[in-house]
Amino acid sequence: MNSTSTSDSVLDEHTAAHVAELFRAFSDTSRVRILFALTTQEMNVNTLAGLVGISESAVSHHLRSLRQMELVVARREGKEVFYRIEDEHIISLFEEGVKHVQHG
Amino acid sequence: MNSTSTSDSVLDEHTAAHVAELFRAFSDTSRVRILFALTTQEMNVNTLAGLVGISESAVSHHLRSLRQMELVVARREGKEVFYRIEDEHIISLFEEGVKHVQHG
DNA sequence: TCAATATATGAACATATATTCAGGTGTTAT
DNA sequence: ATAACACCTGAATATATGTTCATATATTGA
Repeated sequence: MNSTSTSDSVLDEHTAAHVAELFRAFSDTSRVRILFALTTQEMNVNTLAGLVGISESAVSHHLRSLRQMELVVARREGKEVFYRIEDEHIISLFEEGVKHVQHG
Repeated sequence: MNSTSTSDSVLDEHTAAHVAELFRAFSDTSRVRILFALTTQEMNVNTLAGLVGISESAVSHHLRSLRQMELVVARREGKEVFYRIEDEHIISLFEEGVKHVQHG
């Protein structure tokens, strides 16, 4: 018997697709900047647009997909909508990537 | 003075682009399956193609981009070329993503 | 040298994705 | 009710990306 059978090396396509989808959320420059901002504190759309330097519409599109993946949570306060990252595990996963680039 | 100034919330575009690029390497189903296989052991192109279920050409294209990002390292042994992931930090970053999907 | 095997590459194509634009929804104040 | 503000949405477009196909390169054995 081998200590490492080939089946141990295979990740089923369904799981792999979900893993890819998760990382894809972090695979765009604007989204990285949005998420980085949200790791520090809750923010509304207008502030994020200002910080990242893209239109509120573009930010809103990104936040929608992040919401659909349940990576961010929205909270309305009057006219404004504040977004935050709820899952600490997601925050640390994301921050690991940032750290690796900032070297490491 | 505020304990959290807005500039703390901004990741410069250049760094963000690199972070995005890193995560983009993990953002495709086939690449996820290739990388998962390589986290368990060194493998050649033909074996990877068999495990992942795509052509050797497609695998080779993926490996090229992973090589260019220095996420995998190639080692030739006769006709075959074996690939592996050298950076333990990359392995753990990737595995964190897999774990998150497999829940948690 | 020639054939066989393993991998790499470039071009082409089809699909996915980010952004913009125009307009729509929801909330507050007058 | 209306205006102003904050955000959302769908369509359109431009660009990026994954795979295939044909062909090229590299290594080995006959």
